[in-house]
Amino acid sequence: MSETPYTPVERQRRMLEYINQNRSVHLQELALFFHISEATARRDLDELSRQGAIIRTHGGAMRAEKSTAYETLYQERMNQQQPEKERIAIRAAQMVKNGDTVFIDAGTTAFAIAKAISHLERLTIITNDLFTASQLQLKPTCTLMVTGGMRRGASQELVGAAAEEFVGAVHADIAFIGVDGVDWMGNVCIANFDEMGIKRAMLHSATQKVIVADHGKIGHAALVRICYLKDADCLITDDGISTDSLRKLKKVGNDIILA
Amino acid sequence: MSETPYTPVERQRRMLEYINQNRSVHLQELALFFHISEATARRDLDELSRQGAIIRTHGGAMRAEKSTAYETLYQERMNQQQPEKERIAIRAAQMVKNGDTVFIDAGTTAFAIAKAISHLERLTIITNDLFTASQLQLKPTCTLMVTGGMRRGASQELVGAAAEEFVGAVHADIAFIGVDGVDWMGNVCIANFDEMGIKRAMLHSATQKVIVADHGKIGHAALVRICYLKDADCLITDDGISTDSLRKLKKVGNDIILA
DNA sequence: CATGAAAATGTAATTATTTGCAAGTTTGGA
DNA sequence: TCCAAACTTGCAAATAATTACATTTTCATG
Repeated sequence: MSETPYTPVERQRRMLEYINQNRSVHLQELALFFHISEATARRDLDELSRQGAIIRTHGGAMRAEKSTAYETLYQERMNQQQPEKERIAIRAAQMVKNGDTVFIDAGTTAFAIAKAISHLERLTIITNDLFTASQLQLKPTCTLMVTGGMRRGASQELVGAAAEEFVGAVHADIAFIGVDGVDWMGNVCIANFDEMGIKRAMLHSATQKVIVADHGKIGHAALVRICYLKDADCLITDDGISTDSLRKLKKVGNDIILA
Repeated sequence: MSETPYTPVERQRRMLEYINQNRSVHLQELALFFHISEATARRDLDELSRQGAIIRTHGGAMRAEKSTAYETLYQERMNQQQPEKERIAIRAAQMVKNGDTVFIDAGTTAFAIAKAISHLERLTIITNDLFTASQLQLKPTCTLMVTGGMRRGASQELVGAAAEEFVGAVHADIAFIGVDGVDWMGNVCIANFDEMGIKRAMLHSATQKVIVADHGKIGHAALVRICYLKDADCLITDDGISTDSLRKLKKVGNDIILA
């Protein structure tokens, strides 16, 4: 065949479109369509399923079920405004496996991550975000815990001593912390003093510490430093960042991941 | 046949659509339509029936009546019994004054009370209800605290040791506790075991203990007793209750208020 | 430009699931 | 009450998934 072979990721992307257009697919149908072996088709479907993009069935796969109307609205709005957040979330979700305990902090990026891991089994998700706490749909084998604390103004996040104490009393495999700025000195900053304690507490009580920030946040300091970039295991941002910026970040941080 | 056979899951989905379009189906009809044996058709119907999507009959299946099957949404439930709940809430709100600390437990009645006191100043409201926590609008001088804890299934309420510990660590001037039943022996009951701890903790940590229940709940016991009516300072119900019932309640309780 | 490590792919053996068939049993209407 | 149709159960064949492993491709680096 003289057809241009796709890269695995590109092929999976097209596969997802194919599945979303039709309602479901057969494994053989995919193998034939993309000129790959059934083994590879299975691996692709498994990967898409792991990302929660489709639902794997015996003999093929089906389109993923749509979320509730409210959630879809929220998510569409988020996608329109910040498509890179979605990419960051999908990349972040790949770091979580079945059975993990996960800290999800407050904010839209954090909710996107929570959505992206919601297809996993036996998760324990701990959040201080009331929107995530009330809207997230999880598998029956999962547990969702809320930190408690004081609602900050009219926002949807919980802060204060009670929240910090809760987080200090538990331990998570991984923490995802959204921030407002990461400067070239490696200062990881947020714009609000109230949130400092809870974010620090989550970082402290997690084995793996992950900072998430879209490229617009890179290179700017903000009001409060919650940690140094070296203190976190990795930073996930999007590929809107320049090569130069990336080089500078690598000097002050550990693993820098572009989604 | 050159037709591509469906995957089992996809076939079941189409089968469900087929059954929903027609009112009912015969087994042979399905076997013929989907080119499968009657044994497989039976297995598919059994699976759909197990999911509650259809109702199995001798020789086939029929559409499921999904009126009661689906869980009613929070907002929809909010509208049920609205007038009574509204009156109870307004009466309950009269017991709260500026600067009070108030326990609001989970449920629609409790949310109605929260709304009814939201015009007051310098309140501290403590709730284990995620809907109240995220939706309630308060004056800037007020504080809203969330207990934290585990989200019970897909409900909007927090339960468990963490929630109870939080409540045990603070003290409120008044607690409003919604219940599922108050019988003639003075047993104040709820229908769910999980909520027992948090409701008891709120009662324990409050100076004034108020039980709220619309007249439909009066005279019935439920699964768990959280306290005796004598333990509470007052019970607020609506005037749908009979004179006889009121007399019986007064024997086993303290102040009985009709809203 | 060579080269070695990591990733991707295909193949084959093994295991698990699905399917159809046929035995005996139950059901529901005449 | 009787009997044909529908159901249940056990089982073997067909189909798909999983696992292990060999081969190829990709890509950063000396």
